[in-house]
Amino acid sequence: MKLRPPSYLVLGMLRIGLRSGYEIKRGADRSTKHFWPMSLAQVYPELARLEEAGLITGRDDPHGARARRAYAITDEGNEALLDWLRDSHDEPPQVRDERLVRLFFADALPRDDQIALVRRLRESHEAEVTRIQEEVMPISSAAEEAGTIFPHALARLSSDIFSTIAGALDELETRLSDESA
Amino acid sequence: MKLRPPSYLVLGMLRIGLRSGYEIKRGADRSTKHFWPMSLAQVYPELARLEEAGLITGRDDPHGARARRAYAITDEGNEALLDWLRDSHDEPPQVRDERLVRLFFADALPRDDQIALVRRLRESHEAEVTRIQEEVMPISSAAEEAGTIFPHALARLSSDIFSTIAGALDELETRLSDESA
DNA sequence: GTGTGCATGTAAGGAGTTACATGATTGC
DNA sequence: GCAATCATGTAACTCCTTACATGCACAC
Repeated sequence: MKLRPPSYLVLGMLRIGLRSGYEIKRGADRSTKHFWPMSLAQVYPELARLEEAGLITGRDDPHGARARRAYAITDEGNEALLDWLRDSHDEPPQVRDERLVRLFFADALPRDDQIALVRRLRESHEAEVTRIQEEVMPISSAAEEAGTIFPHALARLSSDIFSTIAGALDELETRLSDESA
Repeated sequence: MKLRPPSYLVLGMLRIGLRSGYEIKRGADRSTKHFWPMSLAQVYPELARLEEAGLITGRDDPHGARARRAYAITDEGNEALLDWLRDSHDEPPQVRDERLVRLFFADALPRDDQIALVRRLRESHEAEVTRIQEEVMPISSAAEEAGTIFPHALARLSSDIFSTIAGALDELETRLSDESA
C-alpha cells in the first residue's frame, strides 16, 4: 500500500497519543494545520486504510452510548513512521496564498488602495502571530517541558514566519505612505 | 462565469505584458510559483475560458511555422482584475510541506537523525534563498526600477521567509548538538 | 431544553497534476 | 545532427473539500 504524507500525519498523531479520528483531526488543526491541512473526510478513510495494512489497530471505545473507535499504532506502523522520518526524499512544498498573488499584482492599483491592501495583510499576519502564541504555544510549550521538543520548535517557527512577513509588510506600508506623501 | 485565483493569475500576467500560454507559465514559475503554483494544463483551458468570457482576446501569432497564440487583456478583463485586487475577501492560505510535518514528529528519532534532518532542511532553505536572489531578484529588481515595485517586494519577502526558517533551523541544530554533546 | 461540542462516516464534485500527443526552432 | 527550448493542447487520474446524514453528551 502506498503511504502519503496524510498517512504519516495520522500515524504520527497516533504515536503521540491521540486515539480517535475526531481527536486526531482536532490535534492536527491545532498543530500541523499550518504546514499540512487535513479534513475529517480524509482522516476516517485513512484510519481504515492503515488498519487494513496492519500499521494501526482499532477497537471500539464507546463513551456512554456514543460510539467511538480508539486506534493505536502497531510495531509495523512505528517502523513505517521511522522509515519515513529518516527518508530524505521530499515532494516540493506547495503554498497557495491568494493574498500574496494579489499583492504581486498590486502595481495596478492606485496608491491608496495599495496601502490599504498592505495594511490589511499586515494586520492579518499579526493576528496570526497572536493566535499561535495564545492557542498553540501554551500546549506545545507544556509538551516541550515533558521532553517532546519539536512541536514547540515548529510553533515558534510558524510564529517567526508570520512575524517576518508582518515586519516586511510594515516596512512596505511605510515606504508606500512616504512616497505618496 | 466564476473566476478563481488562477484566473486572476493569468489575467495579471497578461496585464504585465506576457502574451502566450507558454510565456505566462514561464513567468509564473519565476515569480508567483512560491505562493500559487500553476501548471500548463491549467493555463490553456483558463485562457480559453477567459476569452469566452470576453476578459481577454486572442489572435494567432505564429513564429515561423510554429503555431502561437497571443492574448491581451480587455477593458472588462482589466476591470475584473482591479475589482479582485480591491476585494478584501480571501480564502485561507494553504501550505503543504512534507518536510515540516516530518520535523514535527522528529521527537521519535534518535538525536543523530534529528540533527541530520534539521541540517538537511536548513541547507535546502539556504539554497532556496540563493536561488531567489540569483534567479528572481535580478529580474524583479529591474522591474522595480521601471516603476513596478510589488514583484520585487514579493521576491524580497520570499527570500526573508526562507532566511528566517533557515535561521531558526540553524539555532535548533546548535541546540540539539549541544544537548547531545 | 437547547446549543455546542463530540463522534463517525459517505457521496459528489472540484481543482490540479501527470502523462500523453505533436511538432517547430535555435544554439551548439 | 542533436538537445534544449518553444509551443499548444487533451485525457485520465488523484487528492481533497463540501455537503450530507446521524446521533449522543454536557454545560448552561
